[in-house]
Amino acid sequence: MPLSIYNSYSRTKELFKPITEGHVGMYVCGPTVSGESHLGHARPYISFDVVYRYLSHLGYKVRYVRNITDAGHFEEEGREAEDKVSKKALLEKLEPMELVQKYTNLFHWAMKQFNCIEPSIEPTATGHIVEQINMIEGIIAAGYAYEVNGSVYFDVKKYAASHDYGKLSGRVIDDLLETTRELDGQEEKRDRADFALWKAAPPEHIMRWKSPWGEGFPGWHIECSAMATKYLGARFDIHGGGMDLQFPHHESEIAQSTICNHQPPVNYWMHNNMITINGRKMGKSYNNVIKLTELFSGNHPLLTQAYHPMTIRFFILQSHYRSTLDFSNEALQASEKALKRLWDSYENLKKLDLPADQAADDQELNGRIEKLLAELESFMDDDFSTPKVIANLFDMAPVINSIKDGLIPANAISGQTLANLKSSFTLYLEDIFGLQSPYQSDNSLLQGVMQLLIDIRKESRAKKDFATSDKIRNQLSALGILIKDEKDGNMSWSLS
RNA sequence: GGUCCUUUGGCCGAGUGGCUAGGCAAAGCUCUGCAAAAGCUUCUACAGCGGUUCGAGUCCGCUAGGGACCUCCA
Repeated sequence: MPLSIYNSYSRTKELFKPITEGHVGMYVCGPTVSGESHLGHARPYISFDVVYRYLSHLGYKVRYVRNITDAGHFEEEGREAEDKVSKKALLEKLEPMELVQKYTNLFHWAMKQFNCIEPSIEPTATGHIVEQINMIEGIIAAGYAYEVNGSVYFDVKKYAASHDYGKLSGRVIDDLLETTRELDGQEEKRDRADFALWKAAPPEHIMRWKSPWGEGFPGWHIECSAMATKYLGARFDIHGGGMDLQFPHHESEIAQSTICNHQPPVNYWMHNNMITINGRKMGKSYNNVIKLTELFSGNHPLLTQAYHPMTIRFFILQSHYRSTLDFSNEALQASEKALKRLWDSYENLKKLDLPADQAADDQELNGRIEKLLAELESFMDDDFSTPKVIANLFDMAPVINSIKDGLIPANAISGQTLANLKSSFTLYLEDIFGLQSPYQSDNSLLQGVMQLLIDIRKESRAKKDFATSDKIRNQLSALGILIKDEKDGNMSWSLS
């Protein structure tokens, strides 16, 4: 079954066909490392991590490029031009690159917590100043940019005359141009819709580079165009990012790259929707962000507890990437429990065993399982419908648990089906969804201690000394360690 | 103001016009020394109004609520 992807550019699902057979070039807008990442930022990186993993599973060799924006951006016209990064650096009395390094490290740490695979290339904006300058020169040479007082702007009106500016973001160019006339005459830009490719740096600006137009720094949009072109070519397969980047960022990227490279840069535009909180987008300007470090530690007024990175990953995958997802403690707690139940079932599954040539005793059940398994790939092929995959896995969990508890005889399903179950659960949970055990990592010392306590408890129960057995269980429970009595007289434990 | 999206059971959240999404919570039962876990069962919703259709949560229109983008923003 072929993969189809919802293309923001055409606003329809399209069959995915890579430019180069067997290969996929994917660019995803990365973080601006002038501050800590929050929950909202986690969504694209987790969503596209799954896209990356799934494309790889399909056999594609994927080059995944995700940038680090470490140059900061100037504020919009009408206000003093200032570099976000250097401004904060001054306040914190840090070297700009020191600050950038700190938040880059923190970002990488968070990605590791989420078990996101590192991109193939993670280019930085500051490391590609030359490429950006070259690209700007190309745009000027083509006649689509102009220089004013050491700054360079893209001529949107001229571009729009012969190109479809606004198509990606559903913008009407005339509306964009119309607002121009309301502006005061002090603008350097010819038109309000124009955007900066290069900004002259005021004297106090710390980050600055020499350019043909004087000392300055690159505009925001040009870095992605320059780096994507360098590593993925003039035209590549997939460009991803948050919906809020559609305009002006991605729209501008299309314009710049199209002029410079004489063709539209991207075949499939993918945009993830926002994470909301009380129905509102989580964002700095709304003052409602929960940083990832706060989420992991529970240290935030809106949080009633800490959340495991895998809980958050699962929470995000339980909804479709193009839907808004509302944060709440209740929703996250529901995800936490759900993930644990599914993971427990997966652990149970791994312990089941049947001869490979075992025939199925219950054809109906066996057929149902096979059908649920077969659907998994078609769900993913349908624009990465992770919630449906999860729903099917949950449909199989009771069967697995019942076999494990002996409520359903193991040979109800065939050896082949059991093997398929095992490989599918591993494939989807671990390889494609990138999930890991939601329990705290066990260490061997604790393992040994727990085995001792379990042995003692088993002995006391054998002697009907329930006072002792209950004491062990209750005291451990108070410490956050749960002991479960299994049907066969064994005990298992987990950290709550 | 412009453009666009959205409104699903107690909560979260899938839904390609025709059959039970799924999860969490709740209730009952089974299992169990007790508990937890697990299993089984129950809870059948689609903002309102009108229209298209043999048939609509799913298409169209209107009304109401919510939101996003238009400025940095995942």
